[in-house]
Amino acid sequence: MEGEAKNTRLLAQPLYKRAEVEMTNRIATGRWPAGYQLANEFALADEFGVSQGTIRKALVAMERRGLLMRSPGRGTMVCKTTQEESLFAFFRLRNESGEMVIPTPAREEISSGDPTSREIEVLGPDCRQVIRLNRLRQNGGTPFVVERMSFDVATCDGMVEDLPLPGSLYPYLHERFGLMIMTVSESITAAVADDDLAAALEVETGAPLLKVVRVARDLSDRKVELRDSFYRTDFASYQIELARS
Amino acid sequence: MEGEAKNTRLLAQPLYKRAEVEMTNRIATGRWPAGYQLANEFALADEFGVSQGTIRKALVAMERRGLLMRSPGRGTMVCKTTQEESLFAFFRLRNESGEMVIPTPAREEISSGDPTSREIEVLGPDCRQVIRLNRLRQNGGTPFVVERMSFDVATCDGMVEDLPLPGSLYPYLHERFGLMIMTVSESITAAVADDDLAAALEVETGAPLLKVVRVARDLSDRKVELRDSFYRTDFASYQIELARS
DNA sequence: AAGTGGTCTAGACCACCCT
DNA sequence: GGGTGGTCTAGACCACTTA
Repeated sequence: MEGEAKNTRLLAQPLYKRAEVEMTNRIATGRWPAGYQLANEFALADEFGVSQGTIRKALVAMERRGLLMRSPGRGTMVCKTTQEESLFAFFRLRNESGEMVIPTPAREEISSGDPTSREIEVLGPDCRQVIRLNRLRQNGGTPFVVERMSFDVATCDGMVEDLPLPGSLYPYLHERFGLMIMTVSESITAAVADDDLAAALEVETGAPLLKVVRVARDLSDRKVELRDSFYRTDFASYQIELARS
Repeated sequence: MEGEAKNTRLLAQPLYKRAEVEMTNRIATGRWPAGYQLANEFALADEFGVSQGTIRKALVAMERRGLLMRSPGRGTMVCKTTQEESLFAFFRLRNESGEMVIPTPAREEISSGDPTSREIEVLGPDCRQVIRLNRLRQNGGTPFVVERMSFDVATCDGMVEDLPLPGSLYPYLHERFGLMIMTVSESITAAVADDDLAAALEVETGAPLLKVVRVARDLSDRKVELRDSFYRTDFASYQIELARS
């Protein structure tokens, strides 16, 4: 810790940040799979050559990010993202009582092709070919949302052969391609149903729909998914909590 | 710190939490106004009878909540919520480039009356009378959003005489009534413009609008505002970032 | 030059969980 | 009873800001 730390401390991230990045990578790469029980704070501190207080600062930050679960007596574990939790991690639609609306997959089509200029803008100029996934989901037998997703074929080559894809896509992306979705940006507008959407969602042409454009980013903040979703909002709404600042 | 702490520690909040609550109150009551320079960590620790590390934990948490600004050499200050910042703290509408859309007030009407059952449901059963504020805001001369707000007259008695109200309502609520809005819950659906909305927003009847129902809560988590907003989304959209978990 | 917060360490006691 | 994280303390060095 002596000279080495002093030299690098000026140039690089603080020690707790470096520990956080390294431990995050171990989760992302599967070396620490979901449910994995971490060594205790002193052992980790020893491994990283820092003190227990420093490693704790990294662990607490990762707990706040939702990557770890900590509790006295039991220790620290990697969050087990069940299928359900993961499906709904970014799913903001709730009914009037605030209960989650469960969308079950109904139809899906997958194809690949040349990227549009919009897809290149999001997925990056290196994108040579895209995979497009179209899905219809329903709730209790009623069509609910049409989703149109685009991925760079370079990041998830082989997806077209994996049909039918699982209902929750993000755990699949993680296990199959090592893509761990960490943040999504959503842009919400009001739209009217065109003939295609009206037919799929079983509403009248011109009916109001919620249009949600999503850009999803992975652990290294690379944009990996572009998704347009069209929701009926006659029995559910997009709900969000905003805190000051 | 000796016996006293040992006795209370089992019954009450941790010391850093109690310090955080007390300091938050000082900000809410105006004893520590915006821009106020706090004493340094050792002085605060002394005042609260805890160590510097404990007071720091409270300060860092408050910084994360957006109440304080800290920087080495300069010290810790209460965030100065400028008119602009505060107006936009919960304002999620952005144009295609991600730039804030500035809504300027155009028309406003205020009235009071008996609460509806919906208003009672949100503002609480003790609500005897409500103040209703209707506003039209525009962007660059184009009507942009209709806002219909309800408050319990008990929490902001006298608002009806304060016309014209300032463009950013939340700093006004803080200074005038000590109401500090900390969190808002928003529920977003697609709607179509009825004749009234169409006339106000200068769109055709039946045009798609974003309907945002907001419930705003103060520092003590009391629901103090119910607001229905109807946005045109032809030149802006509701944008939000979601992080994992 | 003096003072601040940012980082890091070391060590203590506690409540909680498991066996 | 042994081990874990939660809390709290005390003290150190650093970079940064301000004067």
